[in-house]
Amino acid sequence: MLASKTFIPKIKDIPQDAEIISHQLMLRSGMIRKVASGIYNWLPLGLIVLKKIENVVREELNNIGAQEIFMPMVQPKELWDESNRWGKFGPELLRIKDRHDRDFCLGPTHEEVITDLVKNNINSYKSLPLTLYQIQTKFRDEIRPRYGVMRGREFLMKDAYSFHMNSECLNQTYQDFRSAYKKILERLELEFKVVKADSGAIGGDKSEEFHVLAENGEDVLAVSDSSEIAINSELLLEKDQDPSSLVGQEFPEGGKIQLIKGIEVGHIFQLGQVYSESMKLSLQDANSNEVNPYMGCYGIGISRMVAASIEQNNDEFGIAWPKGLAPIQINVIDLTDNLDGSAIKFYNEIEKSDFRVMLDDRDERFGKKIKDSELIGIPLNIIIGKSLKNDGLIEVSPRRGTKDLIKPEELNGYIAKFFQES
RNA sequence: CGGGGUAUGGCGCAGUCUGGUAGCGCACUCGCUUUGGGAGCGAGUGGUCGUAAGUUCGAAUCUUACUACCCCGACCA
Repeated sequence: MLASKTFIPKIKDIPQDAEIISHQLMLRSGMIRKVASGIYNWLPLGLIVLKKIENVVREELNNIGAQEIFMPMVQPKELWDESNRWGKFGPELLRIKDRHDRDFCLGPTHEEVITDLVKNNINSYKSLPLTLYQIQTKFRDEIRPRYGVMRGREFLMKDAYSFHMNSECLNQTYQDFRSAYKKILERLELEFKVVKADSGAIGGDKSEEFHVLAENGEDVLAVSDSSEIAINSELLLEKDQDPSSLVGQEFPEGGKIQLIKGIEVGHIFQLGQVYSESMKLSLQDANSNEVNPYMGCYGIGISRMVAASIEQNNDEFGIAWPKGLAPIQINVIDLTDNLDGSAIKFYNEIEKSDFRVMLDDRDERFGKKIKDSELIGIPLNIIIGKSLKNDGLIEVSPRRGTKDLIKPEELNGYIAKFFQES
């Protein structure tokens, strides 16, 4: 990609509307633009990151045998009547009418649609267990959208649903998801905690949340030095009790309670038979007994994860992406006015690799080019300028780390090594 | 929904108290000079001051209503 042609509108001043660092940086680096409260355009840079996360999630879910589908965003009221949630859901369920005055809603989640899908198309227990997922835009008319895409009304979510003939089988798949989620978060280089949680409005028995640790997190987690597991402080608190009152108390699994803040990016539930019962999904088992299948549901906030990653990876200069997640990995900064075509030559050479590379061919000075690069968080800058002209050397300048001068023929080796180290 | 705040060119702001017909920085366009850490000089483009009504000879400024957006709380990936 050429910097002069790519749509990356940057903002120098801190946008007045943005409170937290990830929101500010996503606006400033040209990743997103607001359309309405909690509703955003994703521009090229933001979209690349979104897609990268999406693909990591997709790979790990495919690895545990989940199959990808795509369900509609607009859902008919009838399905929500079956599960009795049309009345239960509050105003965050955005209701709309079609031209025939029939009721629909914008899907905030898809238990109804998928249960209906499975009910109509699975006829035998021999087809279970079955796990389906989608990566799709959700709409929840949040009481108060905030922090940019961290809590948008429209957001990208991976939601998966599993169906089983018994709770043991459900538990097995639940554990598969649990480890898949850990792998996903590790691959995305996020520092996180698995957290015991309240299963909330979606309903069901057992649930755990995955929290990315960040100062600006909206959730307060109780942790202990002697346990891997954290607990959402909500679970430990009486009504109107302040979380800080928990500090120093006994942690349920030993040790003393400490508090940290987290951003909930994933949630896995064992729903049990709630939806299969209400929506009358049933199959005969091997003994000809009618059984309402056990269900699990598993969400990951893809768009929220973009913001969460930035919360963990930024400094005074801008975003400092992990090498794998950076929308642009290598930036070739041309300071030669392209007099000899050398920058384009290096750029073309790198472009043959799997790394996403940009050539900053704009008619700008070094200062602006490097500041922009630092703002959008490109891990590696390759500077073609006076060192090449004078000494035949090119400068490699990592976003974090020390600069170096290398010979042109060493470049490919340097890049390979640079991106191997984590 | 309760509490707090904001709305003036693309962005950040001043002007509002004390009414007199809109300004600054950045960005953008053109020219010349610059050229390794957000360049300098000069010349320009761009705003019916969130919307509507009212007061007044005259409203960005005063009054009323409305709308949008942000922050704190309850909801959630």
